Amino acid sequence: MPKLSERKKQMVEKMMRGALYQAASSVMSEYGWPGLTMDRVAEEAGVSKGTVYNYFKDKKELVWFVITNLALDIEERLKNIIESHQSCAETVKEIVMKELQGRREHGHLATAIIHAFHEEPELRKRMLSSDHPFNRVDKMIEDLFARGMEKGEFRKMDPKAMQSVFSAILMGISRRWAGGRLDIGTDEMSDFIISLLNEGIVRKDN
Amino acid sequence: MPKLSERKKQMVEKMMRGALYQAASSVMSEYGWPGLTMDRVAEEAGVSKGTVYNYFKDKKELVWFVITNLALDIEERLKNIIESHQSCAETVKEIVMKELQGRREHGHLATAIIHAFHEEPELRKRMLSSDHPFNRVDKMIEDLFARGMEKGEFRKMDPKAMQSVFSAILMGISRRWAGGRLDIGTDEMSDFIISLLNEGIVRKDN
Amino acid sequence: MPKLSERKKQMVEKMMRGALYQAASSVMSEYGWPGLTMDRVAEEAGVSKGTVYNYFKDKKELVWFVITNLALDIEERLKNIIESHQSCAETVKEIVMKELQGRREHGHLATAIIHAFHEEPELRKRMLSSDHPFNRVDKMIEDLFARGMEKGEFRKMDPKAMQSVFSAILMGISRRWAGGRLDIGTDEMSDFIISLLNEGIVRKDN
Amino acid sequence: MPKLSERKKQMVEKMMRGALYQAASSVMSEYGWPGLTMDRVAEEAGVSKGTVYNYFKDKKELVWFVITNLALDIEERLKNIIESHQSCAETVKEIVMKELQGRREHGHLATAIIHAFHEEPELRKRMLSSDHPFNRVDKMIEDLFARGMEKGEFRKMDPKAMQSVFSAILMGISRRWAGGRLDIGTDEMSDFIISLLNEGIVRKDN
DNA sequence: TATGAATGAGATTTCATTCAT
DNA sequence: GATGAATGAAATCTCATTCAT
Repeated sequence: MPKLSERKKQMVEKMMRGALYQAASSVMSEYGWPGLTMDRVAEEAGVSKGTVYNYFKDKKELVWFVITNLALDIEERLKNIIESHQSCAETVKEIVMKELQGRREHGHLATAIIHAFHEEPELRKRMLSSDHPFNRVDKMIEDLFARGMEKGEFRKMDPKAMQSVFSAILMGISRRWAGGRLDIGTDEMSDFIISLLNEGIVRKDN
Repeated sequence: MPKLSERKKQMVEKMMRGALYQAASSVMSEYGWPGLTMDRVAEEAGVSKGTVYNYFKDKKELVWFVITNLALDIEERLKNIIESHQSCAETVKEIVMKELQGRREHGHLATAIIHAFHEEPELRKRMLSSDHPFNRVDKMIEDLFARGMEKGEFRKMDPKAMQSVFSAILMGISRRWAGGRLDIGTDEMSDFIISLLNEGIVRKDN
Repeated sequence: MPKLSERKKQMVEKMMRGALYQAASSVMSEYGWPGLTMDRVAEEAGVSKGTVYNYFKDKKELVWFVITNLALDIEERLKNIIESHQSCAETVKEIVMKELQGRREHGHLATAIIHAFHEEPELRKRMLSSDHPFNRVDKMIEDLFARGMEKGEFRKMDPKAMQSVFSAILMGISRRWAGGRLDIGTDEMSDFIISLLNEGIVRKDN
Repeated sequence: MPKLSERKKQMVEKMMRGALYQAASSVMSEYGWPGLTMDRVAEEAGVSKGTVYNYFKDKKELVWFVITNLALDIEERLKNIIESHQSCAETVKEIVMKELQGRREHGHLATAIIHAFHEEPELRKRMLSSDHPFNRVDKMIEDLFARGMEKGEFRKMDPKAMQSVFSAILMGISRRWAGGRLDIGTDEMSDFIISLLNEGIVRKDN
């Protein structure tokens, strides 16, 4: 029965790629993007360098997998937040709080990924394909704003522009924390961003 | 008259450093931060590798010079804008328009510099010193918001937080353009950001 | 049985380091200390440059290994000589003969090592640690003289001073041979040194 | 009258070479042999690098000049000592004291020169030519021992062998001092060497 | 003749990738 | 499939030497 062994093989493969994802993330967090060497990943994962190459054709493949997985994590978190709220305004509020919190904790990782992305033209090109998780994350946020407008919670505007600005804020603040250039607390910053968005994008009835 | 030759020498030195700055910027724009090799800079500038080392002690020095010069350019632009307006709100408006425009043109460079900054601990340390042009730029924006509050143009808030968010927006949008992930025009984006800020931070009298 | 493969690996490692030691010695003999480049060592050993770095972290490590091995060789020879004699005077005699012979054959190497030692502050520091083979060699000779004094074979003197002079003679003569500046035979030179140690140079009238 | 300007030119040349000798010695003392760069010599001498090349064809020429001059200094010192004594034994005694003293003070310089000499095969070859000051120094010492034998002050032996050993001792002890491996004082060491030469090390019972 | 900017060969070191076992 | 030793391209930096001014 070849199917069983086939399934088993696939499972092993999946687990191995997962383990290597963990290892690569960990190395990136600790050493940053330029410190992400195949040796370190292999050692962190407890396998040999050759093994890494058995599961990933080259370094780019590995990095791509890491980026994608990270985006999937974010996508998952977002989905949960979105599904558990009725009000779009409330949803945005919670995204700000949770994401700022989460990214502050993994600041270096996010930064490292940005580096990777900007560094490798090939990665950049692949990222532009519309069904990448990163793009889906962007789309989810865009849709959230669009929905808010339809429901009358937000005033009319270009949802794509709004999403870009929103993401820029989250990313920029995270990076400032990671770089030690900002000593405002997470809560204060959340409150501030939310108040900015509220009084800026919420329609005022009177 | 030794002064003449002395001045001449200094001019030559200045021109050479300027040329190397141009070359390094150009290489960074094209190849990104990790593609910034001394060989490429030398070739782009049309001199030999050794010559680069005659003007910059090592790679860090060169990168530092590039970063600083870029920041000086920005500082200069900002100062001009600030000095030519009475209203803080108007000033902010023009900063958004001009900076988005300017950074859009040098998008890759800005991104590359961010990488350099996050990558080299030594650069990071030097950058945190408060009188670096980059910090002065931040300070100028922070002061602008503070002044706006005093004058009653803006509502009360933490000017430091506001500056962080403002800079994050400009930087993030520039990066999206540079990465080809945003196809909204400069004018539209300016307008959107300004409207967001206006209705968000401007005090409403009634 | 993992031990087998482990042992095999260690053997391979040992052999490779041995081969690189041979190669480095050979290069040093031919080109002197500053001619000891990693490229030459790799080529002489018939491996690639990268391989050398797989076995020695950097050049200093390699040089250190070479120095230490040479010193171990000398230590071994000395120990054998010392153990096989009763009389200290006889021991000294044989050391002179054997060492002059041995060093004459590896003259350039010894010289090159002296250079390495004087040139690299780090090597110097490590060498001053008291349990390095080179220091043990010095100590063995010092002890030999001290023992000779206790037994009444030698007259009283500072054994450390005596060892320094003794080593200086052996080293200096080797260097002269290596430099082609001395055309006296090994046997004659041995005899002369021994007679000098025995009687001094001043004629005693009686 | 071309002769005058000719003489003047030669004087300038001589002074310049002398100044460069001083500069090179000074640099060698401070930085050791591998630190002897043309830049440092030029700066120490207060002239430009190009000027150094106007007086010395290349680095080897400069080093050769330095070595030769140093040997001339030693030759001068030796000649003075030899001429001012009747007894050969006394002369040897004073040479030991003076040379140990002098070399201890310029220990690093002597060491550096040894490096230079062993490093450059060409220098080595030129040094073997019999009328080099270094060889004349050796010859003077050899003659001193030969004369001592004729006069009956020293017992019969090969004067060349004796000179080799004598020089080896002086050089070896200097090097040990320079390397920080010997903490016996100059006077004690002089006394010890002289007593060794006088009587040897073996105890004579009678 | 003096200068010193420019040169480029050459040294050390890193690390992605291959391949024999 | 796993291993990890071997590889060599590529990067940074030094410094003897040349040559236009």
